[in-house]
Amino acid sequence: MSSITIKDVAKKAGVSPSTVSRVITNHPKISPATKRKVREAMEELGYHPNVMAKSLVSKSTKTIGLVLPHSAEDLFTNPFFSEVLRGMLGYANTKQYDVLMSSANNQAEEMEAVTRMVLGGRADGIILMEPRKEDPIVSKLLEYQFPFVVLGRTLEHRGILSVNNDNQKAAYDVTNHLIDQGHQRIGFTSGPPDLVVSEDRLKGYQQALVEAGLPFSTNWLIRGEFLQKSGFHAVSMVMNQIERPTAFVVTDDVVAFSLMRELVAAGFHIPKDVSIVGFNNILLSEMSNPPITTVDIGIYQLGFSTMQLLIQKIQGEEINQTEVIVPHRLVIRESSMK
Amino acid sequence: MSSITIKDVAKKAGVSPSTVSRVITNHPKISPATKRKVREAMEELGYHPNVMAKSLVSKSTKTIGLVLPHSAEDLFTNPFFSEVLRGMLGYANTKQYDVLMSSANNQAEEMEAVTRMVLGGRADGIILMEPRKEDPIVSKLLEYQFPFVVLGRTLEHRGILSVNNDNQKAAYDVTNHLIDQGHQRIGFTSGPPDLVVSEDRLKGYQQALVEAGLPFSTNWLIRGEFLQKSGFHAVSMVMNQIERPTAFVVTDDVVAFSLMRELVAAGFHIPKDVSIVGFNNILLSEMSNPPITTVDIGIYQLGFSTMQLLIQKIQGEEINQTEVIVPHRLVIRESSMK
DNA sequence: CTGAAAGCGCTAACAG
DNA sequence: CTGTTAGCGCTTTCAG
Repeated sequence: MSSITIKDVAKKAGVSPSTVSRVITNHPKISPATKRKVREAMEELGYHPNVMAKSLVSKSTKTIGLVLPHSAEDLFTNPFFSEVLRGMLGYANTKQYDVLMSSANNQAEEMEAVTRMVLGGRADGIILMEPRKEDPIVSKLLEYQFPFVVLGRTLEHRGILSVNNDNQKAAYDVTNHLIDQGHQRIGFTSGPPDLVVSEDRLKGYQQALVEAGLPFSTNWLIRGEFLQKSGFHAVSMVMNQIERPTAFVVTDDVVAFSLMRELVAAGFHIPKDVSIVGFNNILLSEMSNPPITTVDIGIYQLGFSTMQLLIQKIQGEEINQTEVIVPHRLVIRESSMK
Repeated sequence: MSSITIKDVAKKAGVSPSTVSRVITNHPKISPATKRKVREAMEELGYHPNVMAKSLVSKSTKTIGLVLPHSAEDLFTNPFFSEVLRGMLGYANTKQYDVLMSSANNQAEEMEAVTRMVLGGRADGIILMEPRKEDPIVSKLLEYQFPFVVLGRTLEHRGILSVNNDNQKAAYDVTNHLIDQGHQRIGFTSGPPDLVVSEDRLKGYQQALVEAGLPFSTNWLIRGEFLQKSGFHAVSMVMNQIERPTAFVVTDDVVAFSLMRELVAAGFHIPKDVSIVGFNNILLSEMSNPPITTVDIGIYQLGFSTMQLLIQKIQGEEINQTEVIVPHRLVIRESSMK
């Protein structure tokens, strides 16, 4: 790995190392003549600055750390992740930032990874995905006063930078869509209970029911994990009731798809017997049969905005909005149209 | 960002900086007593080594660069990517390596990203995904003698490290499965033409036909991109022939899913009228209706092995196999069972 | 406008 | 076993 340093260039160009450095950093007061000379020397020698050395002195790495939740397996199987990552990289690329990912197997490793990035000076800022309700990493980052943005929402800390959907409103909207279709008994399939997003969506759903004067029953709740594990069981428990739901709000398209399958297997027709609405608008929801009504939460935009907010923060730009809300949009398809 | 350096620790522990360094690197000849003292000092001060400084002198970054093809959009929409990434991170994590991703919008940026990682000393090794048939990046990396592993296969260079499936055999196997089912006219839906994998699978498919004495016709070929863009048109062109295929080998589950949809929309029943087999065994293929017969190519394993091979190479371990082949496995489902 | 010198935080001989 | 010294490659005062 060629180790052409700034010194080599200096020698070749007949100037001092500091002058070469000035050329690199585009220092204003440098004569065009030497600038050219140095540039030529760099070109000929195939010089490339050593990023580590530069970072060491400048304290800036041009790198964003991405902290994946330690139970990342779920995350990865969901197309949500790819798409949000694509959004992040999309923006980072425009600002010449790279993204450093480190995975962990448990909470301790996760914390260690963060510490390495922060105290180790490996990243200029950090993106936290899907923080838990009371995430120790958030506290730590605040303590260190390290730039970070949360993708999602945390509860306790006010004023931290975050990018999110209005999940409560989104759930409210989609539930109202079902109500508009004449449904009176609407079930709900939840996501992981320790995530704030799950709670927000549940609230929105309940709010819509309350406002419409419709009943809410825990008998119509299906826990997402339960459905994934033992679909048949989960579905039959809910659907064998006399007062069973005629529609479901499902907090994730992948889960909605599973639920639909189970319902069909149990002899229900979608949407004639049961309507389904999901969240995320992934490819699957569009391609499934019937196509699934869903809330498009702007996944790419979510990633893009998160990166943007973080880089703005790092570069000391003024931030007029600590909490960015990416708009959602109802995508109505067959699964909810009787 | 607390800047507790090795010096601070040294002072606190009443030793010299080098001794602290020795404790960190677990130098053998160090007395248990001072070791303990230093450890305590580190603990109390909350010391964490500066990764940049360490890298600068040790020439090792504990980072693997992941170069995404500049047309990464396709890649990201395919669950393949997440899963392979998960495999990579899975192994990297066990060896305390992080993964640095940089995206690019065009070939020039792509090359620049690589250069930055290599000459800039940002990574110890590089993983190349889906290299083109004659990828200039491969040449460059070879020129620099920089450790890298190709996920997939390149044509020209012999002896470079790579992890791959036996795609030809896989296509051969799955085609034979269709032949065993009695199909005489078997169509093929291809992937991006400039990827080696596409070519390999086409070859395997043709080989199976030839060996079985079955006809091969370009009239039964559908180009994947074409299908994605104008599905109806693509399908009707092939299916309006009198001698139309009764089965299709499709080089990707996502595409297989689309094809199936189009066929159904055109009035064909799967698998009664037309059988479908795909590649990758993603969630979609299992959940679709009917479930799609597919080749499980061990995506996670692909990512895992790639990372493993690269890290072995970097750490100077002996490599007994420059070309790792991850086994594939036929997963037979309804879409190919009349 | 440019050079010399100091130092970022760490490791690695070389002496003790 | 441990301290001293000299850099890794770069930026950045401080003098010219």
